[in-house]
Amino acid sequence: MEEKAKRVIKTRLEDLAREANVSKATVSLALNGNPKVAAKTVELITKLAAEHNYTPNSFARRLSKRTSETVSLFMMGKATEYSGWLIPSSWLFYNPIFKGVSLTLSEKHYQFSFEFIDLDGKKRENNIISHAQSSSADGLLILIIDESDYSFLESLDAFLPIITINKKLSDTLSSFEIDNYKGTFDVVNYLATLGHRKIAHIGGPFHAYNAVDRFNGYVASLKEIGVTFREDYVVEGDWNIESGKDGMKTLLNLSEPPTAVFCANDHMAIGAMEAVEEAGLTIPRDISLIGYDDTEMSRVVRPRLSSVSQPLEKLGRMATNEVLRRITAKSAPESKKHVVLPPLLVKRDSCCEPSR
Amino acid sequence: MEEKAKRVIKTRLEDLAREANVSKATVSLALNGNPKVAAKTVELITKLAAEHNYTPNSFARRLSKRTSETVSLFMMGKATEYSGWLIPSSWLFYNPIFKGVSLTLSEKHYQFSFEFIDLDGKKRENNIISHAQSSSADGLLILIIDESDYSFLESLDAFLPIITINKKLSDTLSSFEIDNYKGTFDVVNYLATLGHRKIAHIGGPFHAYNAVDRFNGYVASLKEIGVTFREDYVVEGDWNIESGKDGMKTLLNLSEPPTAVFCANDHMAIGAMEAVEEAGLTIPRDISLIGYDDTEMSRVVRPRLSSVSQPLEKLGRMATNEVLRRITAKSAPESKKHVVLPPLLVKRDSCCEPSR
DNA sequence: GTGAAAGCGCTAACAA
DNA sequence: TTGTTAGCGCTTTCAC
Repeated sequence: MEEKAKRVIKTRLEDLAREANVSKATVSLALNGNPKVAAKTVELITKLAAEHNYTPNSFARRLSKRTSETVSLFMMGKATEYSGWLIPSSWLFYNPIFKGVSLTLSEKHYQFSFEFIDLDGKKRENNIISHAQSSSADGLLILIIDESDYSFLESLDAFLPIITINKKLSDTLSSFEIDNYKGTFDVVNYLATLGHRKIAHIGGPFHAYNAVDRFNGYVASLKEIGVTFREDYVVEGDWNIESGKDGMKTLLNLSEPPTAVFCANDHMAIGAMEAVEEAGLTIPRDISLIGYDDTEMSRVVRPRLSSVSQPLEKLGRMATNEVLRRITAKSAPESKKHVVLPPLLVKRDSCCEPSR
Repeated sequence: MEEKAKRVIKTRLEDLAREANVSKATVSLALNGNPKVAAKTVELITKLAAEHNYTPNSFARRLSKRTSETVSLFMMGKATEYSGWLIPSSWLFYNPIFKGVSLTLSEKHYQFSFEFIDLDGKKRENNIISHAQSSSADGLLILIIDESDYSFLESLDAFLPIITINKKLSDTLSSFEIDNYKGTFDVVNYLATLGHRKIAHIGGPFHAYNAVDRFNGYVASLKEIGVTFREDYVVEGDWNIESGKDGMKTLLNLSEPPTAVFCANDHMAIGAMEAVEEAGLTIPRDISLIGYDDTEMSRVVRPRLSSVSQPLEKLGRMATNEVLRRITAKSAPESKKHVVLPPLLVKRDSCCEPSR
């Protein structure tokens, strides 16, 4: 049992036990706050533990407790878009969610594991299940970004707490999302209040849930303010700057171009700004422009871009607290939670009354 | 041994062994590619493993092998600046490093653990050591961002492979960095070539290593091009937009304002742009401006910001490969690596000849 | 209140 | 080539 100079020497439970003249069991119980241990013993042991800078071997603890103290956040997408810690910048949208999840988890001493599920792989179902297994998470957070069939999650939920973020899948799976309808209505209505009637939309890719949700919101809002929907006022982008630029070019080439355009995210709005600029027009005088997500970039471009801010960090925190609650609860509660948070329109300098 | 409906049922090594009619040991060896196992047995076992979607319990494996298959990336800073996955946006600089590290690690099936060390805590040394212990990493990547005393790392390196990123600490600790001198020389020289002699500098906080390195580079380059250094042409920022704005205001109020200013990062350059704009001046006509880091923002502002691009992802990959090499090597090699990568000046629209 | 002992799932000598 | 056995460091009944 001689310790050679292998690795950094770590004090183990056993070492503390020997020094305190008690058994390993007692040390373990003491450190885990079991009330049956004598106050004096607890005191001695905590003192020793502090002195030796003791931290339990987490692998041993997890193996023994058969929990991983980990919750996984799943996100779907094309494998090519994902690169370890980094997602494409047009997805910056997600960062605050990560932040909320990760902070909440670390406060509760849980691990955060981020899993990327390849959309292209046909067997997303197996993918999720096997990832869930191998990461051996105690709970799952699933970021829903498309319109696929996720019904298999419901049976899984019986064994492993599952929460969906961004979309409510069914009554039986708890969900946390932000109100895309309110967000889009607020922008369309704001534009209408300024006097715009020719309001176009550069949307995200139509396989993306947020994109169709915002598009639907746009259509519904138009109706609400009494403007008839025109198909040529809608173009589909892919969330990236370049696609916004292309979309705006298309719109500008119309015989009757719009006086305002609502983009489904800031990146596309910024691309749109470039197109307007290149066409020799001015924002907002010739075209009013509005984005979505309220990213840092919207404050940095000129004119400053109006946008819709979403309480994403809060969304992440709330969803995480809910999985944690489910994990520690003995059994799955009957009542599932469905939370919808409101976004907020942020007015900057990219909109004004129409000049035509 | 009945399995109640607790958690998702996972196949274990033992299950495979029973089915294959061999011992656990054989299964383990087969799955780990030990050449001594008969080809037929290997085939059978791999087939079974695939059928059962077997993945080893990583906690058990790590406990047994006494490795964590984890490498930690340490970064220092004020605790208030850090929030789980997110670092302040002015630190976006680091993202590509993370990307390189994280990608390389996941290719090699290693875990990535990111540790934030509080600069304010006086005992950074204990901090690093205890973090290293509790995360039980097999190797350490340390991002050096300040000028403190890190000599204690050298003794640690005997037990745990350590690589520093961003700065060479000593001959005995392998390091990977990007040439700040070349980067700054390229910008100063470019400005001089355009005809500028009044070249100011908005630097990062002077406790930050990159900031002083770039400042020194600025001073040295000035000398090289035969321009005398003026103290009033240097202002200290804190990497953030606002500080760049303040810095530029100070510069603009000088009796003899500069015709060009070199900012130590893009964020401050963008703040500087705002100040110029508010002063009713135009970039680059009245003031040439240049940033550092070549972030996405530099392409989005108007005029497009010239900047210095750094091969940070490559830096991260190279450093990671080196720790991995050290981890798998039996003993610490005598020869330490010291790599210095060159940055690249990216010319956009924010610089021209001086008008005065 | 405390200790003994079994066990979590896997790896690795050493035998066979 | 394969099996036996003994841990890895911790938690957790169950006796005492």
